[in-house]
This record gives sequence, C-alpha cells and structure tokens, in this order.
Amino acid sequence: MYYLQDLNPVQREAVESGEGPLLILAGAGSGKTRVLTYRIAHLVAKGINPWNILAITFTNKAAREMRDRIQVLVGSEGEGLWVATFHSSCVRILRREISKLPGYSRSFVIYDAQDQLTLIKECLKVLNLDEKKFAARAVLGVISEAKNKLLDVSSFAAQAKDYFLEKAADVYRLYQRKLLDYNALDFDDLIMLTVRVFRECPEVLEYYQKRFRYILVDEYQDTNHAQYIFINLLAKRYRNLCVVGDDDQSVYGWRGADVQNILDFERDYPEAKVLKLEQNYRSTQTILNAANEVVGNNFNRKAKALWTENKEGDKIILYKASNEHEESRFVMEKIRNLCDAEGRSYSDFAILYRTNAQSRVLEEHLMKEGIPYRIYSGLKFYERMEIKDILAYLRLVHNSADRVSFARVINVPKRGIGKGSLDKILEYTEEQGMPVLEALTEAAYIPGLQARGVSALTSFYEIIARLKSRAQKGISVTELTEQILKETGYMVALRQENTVEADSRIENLNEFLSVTAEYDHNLQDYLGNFELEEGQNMTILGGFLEQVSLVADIDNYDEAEDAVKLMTMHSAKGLEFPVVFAVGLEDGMFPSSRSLLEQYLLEEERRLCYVTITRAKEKLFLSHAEQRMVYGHLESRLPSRFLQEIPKELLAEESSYREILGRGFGLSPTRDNSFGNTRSWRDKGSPVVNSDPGRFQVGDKVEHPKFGPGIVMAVKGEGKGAEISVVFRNEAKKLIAEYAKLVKIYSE
DNA sequence: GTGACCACACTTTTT
DNA sequence: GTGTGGTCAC
Repeated sequence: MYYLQDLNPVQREAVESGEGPLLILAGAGSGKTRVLTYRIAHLVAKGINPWNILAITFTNKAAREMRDRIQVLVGSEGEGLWVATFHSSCVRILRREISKLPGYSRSFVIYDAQDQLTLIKECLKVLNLDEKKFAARAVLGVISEAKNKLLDVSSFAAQAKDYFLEKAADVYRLYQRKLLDYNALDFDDLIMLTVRVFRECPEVLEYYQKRFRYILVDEYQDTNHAQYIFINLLAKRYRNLCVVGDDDQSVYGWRGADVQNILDFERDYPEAKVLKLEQNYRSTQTILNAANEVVGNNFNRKAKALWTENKEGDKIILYKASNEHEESRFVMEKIRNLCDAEGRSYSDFAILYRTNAQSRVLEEHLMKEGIPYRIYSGLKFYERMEIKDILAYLRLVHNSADRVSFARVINVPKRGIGKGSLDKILEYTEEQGMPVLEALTEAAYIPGLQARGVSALTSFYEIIARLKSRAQKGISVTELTEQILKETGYMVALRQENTVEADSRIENLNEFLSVTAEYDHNLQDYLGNFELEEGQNMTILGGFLEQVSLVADIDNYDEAEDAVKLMTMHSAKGLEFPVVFAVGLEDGMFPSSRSLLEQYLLEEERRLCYVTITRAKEKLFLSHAEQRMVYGHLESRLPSRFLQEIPKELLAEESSYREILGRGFGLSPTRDNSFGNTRSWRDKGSPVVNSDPGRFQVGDKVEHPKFGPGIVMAVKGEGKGAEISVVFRNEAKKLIAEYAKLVKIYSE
C-alpha cells in the first residue's frame, strides 16, 4: 500500500486498524482529513465494498473534499460510497422511507430558518400569544432545542415546567401540524424524523445497519444528541464506528452540539481503541504554543499535547488600535506590506472576526484600498429577497400545499392581494383542508373576496398550474425559472423600478440562473447519486430545491481565488491560511458579553480562540480596539482576556499610540496602556464592597439586587450621573450610577 | 390595498 | 446604524 508511506505511525495505525470502534482524537492541523480519507481508501483496498461505507461530515464542503480525495486514491472503485453531511444523509433516507410515518410524504420540501420563523409567527398569531412576551426567535430556539434532543411534542409538553415552556409546547404542537400540512420539514426534523423512522420501523433500521457496515464520522465533537443517536443506532449492529474529533474544537454548543458525545465515546464503546493525533503539520512552533497555552486554561477537556517539527516562526503581532477604523487600517497596511516585501498574494490572507457585523468596517477599508476580498458570511446569497422569492415560486410549483411560499409570493409582484385577502384565502384553505394553491380554483367561493381579487387569484393559479405541468413534463430548472420570472411579471416589475438596488437584484437572479444551469448540467450525476428507484417520486425540480436548501455559503469557498478572505471564526473552522488576522479581540466582543457570566460558555469561547489561532500557518496578527462603535454608540473596550493567556515571549506588541505619540503618555482611558493589565475572575483579588457608586470601571464584576451578577461593559460620563452599561445574566441594562443599587464585587 | 413613516430590536456563532 | 414590522393616511 504505497500511500501508507505518507503517514506517521499513529496516523498509520488509525488507517490500518480494522474492525471495531475507534476514537481518533485529532488536534488542529494533525492531518485528520488525510487519516479519514486514507482509512476509507484502505478499507476499499482491503476488499470492503464501498457500498457498505458511510462517511459523515458537517459541511458539504468537507464532504466534497473527502469525496475528491478518495477518488484520487481509489479511482472508480469508490462507486457506491456514501460521503455526505448529516442533513443530506437523512434527506436521502427520508426520501425513501418517510412515508412509513403516518401522514408524511416523500415529496417534502425543506424549510430554512426564515421559513421557520414565518411559520412560528403564524402559530403565535393563531394561538393568540403576544409576540412581545413570546418572541418568535426564542420560541423557535426552544423548539429547535427540543428537536435536537429528540423530544416530540408530547414529551416536551410533559416536561414543560413554566408558563413560557407550556405555551411553547402549544406552539410546537401547532408548528409540527402545520409543517405536516404544508408537506415541509425543517432542518431539525431531518435528523429527528430519521431517528423516528429507525425506531418505529425496525426493518428499515436493519436495512441501513446492514448496508452501512463501516461508519466514519468527522467532527464528532460537534454532534448533537439527535445526531448522536442517529449514528449510534446505525452502528449498533457491527460496531465498526470510527469517529474523529477534537474536544478542544467544540464550538457549536449553542446549537445543541454536546462535547460529551466525544468525551463519552469510551463509555459507549468500552472495547474502543483510542488514538491521539498530536503532531501538528500546519503551524509554526510559536503559533502552536500560543494556542496550547490558551486552551490549557479550560478545565473540561481531554489532556493533549500538540507538538510540531515546524520552525519557530515569527512572533505573533499584537496590535492595539484606538478604534475599529484604525484597526482596519492596520490590517490593510500589513496586507500591503506583506504583499510588497514577501511577495505574498491576496489569497494568503484571512481576516477572522467574532460577529458578522464586524465585517462592514473591514469591507469599507478593503474597498477603499482596492484590495480584492471575499466575504464568506453575512447576508447569504440564498437569503436575499429576490432569491427567496424565486425559490418560493419554484417551491410552490413543486408543492402546492406550501403555504409559507404561497404567502410570500402571492402579492409579489403586486397583484392587489393584500393582507386581508391573504388571510381569507388561508382561512378558507384551512377549513377545506386542501392545498393552498388548489383553493384558488374556488376563489369565487371564498367569502369576502372582491371580484377584482378573484380574477387576480384565478390568473395567478393559471400561471402556476401552467408552469407546473411543464415542470412535470420535465423542462429544465433553468427554463422553468426563466418562465417564472417572465410570466409572473417579476422581472418586468424589477426592471421598472429602475434603481441601483433593483439592478443588483437582477444581477443576483442572473447568478441564480447560472446555479440552475449548473444543476441542469450535472443532473445526471446528481440523480445517479440519489439511487432513484422506480416509483420514487423525485422530480428534477425537487432535486434542485433540495440541493439549494442544504448549501451553506462556506461551501462555495474557493481557496485559490486571489482575494483576501473574510469570515467569522466559526466559519473558519476546518480551514487554514498562511496569514491570519484575528480582529476585535476585546472582552464583550470575543469572548462575547453573553459568555462572560458562565464558565462553560466562556470555555466554548476559549475553544473558539484556540480554533482561530490554529488557523494560521505562518503569521498571526491579533488586534483589539480601545474604542468601538457598538449599536451606534461609542464604547470603551478592554483587550480580550484570552490575549493575556498567551505568554508574552510569543508576542510582539504594536500600538498606534506608541507609534504616533511615543511611550509614556498613559493615554488609555481606563488604565495604563501596557497590555495585559486586565484580570480574569479566576484571579484572587479580594471582593470589594462598593463604597463609592461613582467609581465603576469597565470590566468590574457587579451585583444588582434584581438582575443578579453582571459585568460593567461601558461607562459614560463621570461621578453620580455616570451611565453604566451592565450585562446581566439575561439582559443588558444601562443604569445611572447614583440610583442603581449596584454592588461592586471585584475591582481592579 | 398601498406606501410612507416611525419605533424598536438587534448581534453571536449555522447545518 | 440597520432592517423589520406595525400603524396610519390616502
């Protein structure tokens, strides 16, 4: 096996180790993808039928990459291998099996976050719940959490222990019923219902257990409970489960990922072999040391010692900017310098930030400087209004019961069907229990509709019905899309607007047409992948809709493109760059203000910091600003506590003040400007009972009789009248020093 | 039914 | 500061 020579001894053992459960703890940059792909190739080389192998990833990008790499190793012998994300695997299974669950149909559509929210709001309205008290987002969050834990409506309701949760259970019940009515599944359903099929239909489970004799899971630390059960049900029969992950890179706890899954693997599979990949091939000694030091401050982790044979490399540059603009300016300057001095290309650079909102200022500066860039987060292509509109049309053509899509487009472009008429149609549909589109054929009987409305609705129906019959005859998605844009008047309406904005929308729609064209082009491959069986009602259009509903922006990541890459720290996970700028490293930003109050949240942020640092291969720049505009208010900020967890000898400091004004000015508004003066709560520091209410500082930990413990995030003004912004456990408040019954617990 | 205007959340992170 | 959603006048 020639390829085994590419591996170090542990990697090799991981690849060669045969049957039985295997846990691979793979530190950042330790060649985990290589191990996974080689392991699959090795299984195939040993004569295992690829058809019996399932490899699961989290992103399409990771799946594609893995498929490509395996292809190189085994060539066409890989035929039949499943390499897919959790979600797309489950969709595939459900497309075959979901009709075994009462009421569900195989032709379901998939609702994204926006659709979910729309539907939740619809439910809140029906249930007469005040949207002030029951924020749609919060309710959706609770429901999603329940689904991730595989709680169905009745078990969720049974354990609802307060008023909010009781009402949320009502929403959950209605929400599920509506999804069923509209023939739609949300993201969480994909996993939950697959598990349900497995549990309720032993013969289905058995089929897949036998088929997937060898299972590999990437990023196992990011699995949530539902995904965990899904995998473990499948692996139960043969126990050939190989999971790869790094508990230090678990950064999706907030969306239900449970690090415990990887930490408990040895408990679940006592016979498991455990291997640790600890040699890092990516980063310099300096970068790796910094990352190790930071993450070493976490308590709940498996001991690991990442090392490298790479050279020591440059010191990490730490930059203190006066504000976010100056910080951006610094980044631009460094990019220019490194391009000139070291002949680097733009594609060598990545700028990473905690929140999407931070990209705006950076983008402005990049534009001004004429530096090519690409943003991999923020408003996503598929979330743009015009794209959502055209998708809604396509979905309605595909599924005449999809009320969310119907409601979205019935009056786009304007057809004189306002909110009142829409409500009447929906009400009528509800009563008649028919697909919403079909109800339009009876528009004349819908009570309360004007004749004008009736004719508008009838002609709308005719357009969609016509398009539908053409779709059934098998015209391409591109043709269908073009016809929708034309026949619904959507394009004409946009052109008539004649604004810059409308032009960009048209441009996006053209971009969308190239997506459909690509799909049409690849149709053969794609359907091949789906292993269609006779009678399986998988239309061309359905395949397209499914594909677009499962893509994320990062999936379109192009490593080679000659542009600076901007993305959130989360999106950067799994990627690497020669030069990394991590910006906005300030307490309250990163770690986020919400994480400051709970140890476990802070630890997740620290892991995110570890992930961020280990993205860099050669050079790492860390920056923070002393003042920053937040929600339109200027706020003073302190350097991130993570910065002081990096040993000073690994750092070289640069500061705008020093450059401009020289040393010794002590200009920092809150403390002297030597870095590292902040204190984390874990430090001793005697509790101080506040005696002078005027003396609050950013970073103080305080206690409020009503709101509980909190952190001072900003102080505006001085003395008794000072306005103090404090983040409490559940809320952020602005308080006036004189009146707020704040007690200072820790002080500097 | 439509469009203009105002108030007010909102900022984590995404398959 | 921005985007959304609600209200009101036409």
